[in-house]
Amino acid sequence: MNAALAHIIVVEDDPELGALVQGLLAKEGYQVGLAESGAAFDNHLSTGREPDLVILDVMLPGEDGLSICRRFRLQSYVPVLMLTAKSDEFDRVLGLEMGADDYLVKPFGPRELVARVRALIRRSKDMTAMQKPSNRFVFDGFVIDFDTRILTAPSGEELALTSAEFELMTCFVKRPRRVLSRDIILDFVHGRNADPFDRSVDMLVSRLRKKLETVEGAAGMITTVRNNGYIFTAKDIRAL
Amino acid sequence: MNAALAHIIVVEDDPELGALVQGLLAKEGYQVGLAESGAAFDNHLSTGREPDLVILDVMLPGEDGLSICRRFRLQSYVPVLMLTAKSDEFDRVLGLEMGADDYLVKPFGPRELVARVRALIRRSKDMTAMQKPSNRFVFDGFVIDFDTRILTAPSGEELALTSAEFELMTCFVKRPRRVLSRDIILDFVHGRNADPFDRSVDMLVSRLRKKLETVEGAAGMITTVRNNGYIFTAKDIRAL
DNA sequence: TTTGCTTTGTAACGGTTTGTAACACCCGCC
DNA sequence: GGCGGGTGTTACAAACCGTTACAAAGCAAA
Repeated sequence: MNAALAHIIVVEDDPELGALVQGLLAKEGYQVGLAESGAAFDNHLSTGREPDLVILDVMLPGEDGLSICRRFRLQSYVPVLMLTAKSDEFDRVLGLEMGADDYLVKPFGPRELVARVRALIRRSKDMTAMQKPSNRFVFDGFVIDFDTRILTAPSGEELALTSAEFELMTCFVKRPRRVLSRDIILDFVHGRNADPFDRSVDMLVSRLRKKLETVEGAAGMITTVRNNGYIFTAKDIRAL
Repeated sequence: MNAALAHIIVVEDDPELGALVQGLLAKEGYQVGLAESGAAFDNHLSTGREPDLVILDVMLPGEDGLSICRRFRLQSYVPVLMLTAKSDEFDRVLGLEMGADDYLVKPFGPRELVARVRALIRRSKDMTAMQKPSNRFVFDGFVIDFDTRILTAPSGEELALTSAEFELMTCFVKRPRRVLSRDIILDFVHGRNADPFDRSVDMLVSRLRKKLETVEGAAGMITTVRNNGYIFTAKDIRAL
């Protein structure tokens, strides 16, 4: 994202105010789209391009700005600036609870508007720049998310893995197509060394296999290597 | 900045009007500088101290007020109040687009002037006060506000958390995607160390989970990691 | 192929950890 | 004091996972 190309959607039913805001922001180098209602806003969004900021009037005919803000928050973390006519604390607090990032009381000066818009967009840029690299992998249609500790089957169904099973899965995904001895697996899963007759890894593998096999076409991803250990043979393992 | 010491620059070529304005504002406790032209205004600025407000007459010999305003906007966000003699010719939108924050049509009453000046300076103070770091986070449609200690569900409904539950929630939101041992959680929530058989954290988690689960789609945000503790797995956690 | 030893798969059992209902305690407020 | 909400404790149920036991499979030698 480049500040000079930042995209802003203004949801405002008053054409005069909408045009004014659009003009002010356009002069600052922003690309501004106008929507006169919640429905029009949805249309803008469905065109695919995600805006860098949304400016929402609270008072709108039909669905009000608070409701739009709440709905929007469910699908996006793009910053929202609310415009409110009443200096009423009520709207402000409610707006913040709905997830608005900032608010501006009408009538406002252009200086204020521009300053806030700039601040919000800069902060948002800072945030996205700090996003850490993704922690998810796909293989054979499965998605494993190491952050949320959720394994999703190709069908989209979540597999309920226990802690140890998830650790084992992690171990396999991070070392695919390599023979993993029971020692190494046990060390990875529990940080513990194996007694010569420890069968716990076998049990873990057995239980994980059983859960994977409930999924269509997912059998055989874990192959036994006699006298050596196990090997994870999923195809197309790649980071997301 | 203190209102009693607020500094205002008046750009006005008519000495009589300038003195009048200066007198009115000085009586209100403002410190007022006079400039009779754009060049004099620049001199004032170059002395280093940034004013808290600029009052600009539109009609000036030499460079007019609109032009001065536009130039000034390039270097500062200090509020600008425009003075104009002809109400019909003056396009409010044009003035605002040049970056003025408000305007006043001559002739104006002293009360009006003072009221507008006060409003502009207060608004400006409010804005700079707003710059404080935010204390709110969004995740999966929830909004948590650490100041008001309110957790708002995606539906907009407020969740009634007890103080310990809110502390736990805070602990999770501030350390997402990391396994938190019962020790660490107890320390965060109560500043106390855990006895080996302390189950209070388990109870807290259980109670918080139950409240979260009353919300559609909010189940499973807290995952148990056996032998280790708990992990908060909300998908996108973002500061507001 | 048969035999016998080794390794692996997994059902069953049980110790440990976790979930949670019920109760007890504490503390602020009438 | 009595009351009520919040929080810790206890007790028991459920889940988890290691151990054991035995069956099945692999492999080698006869």
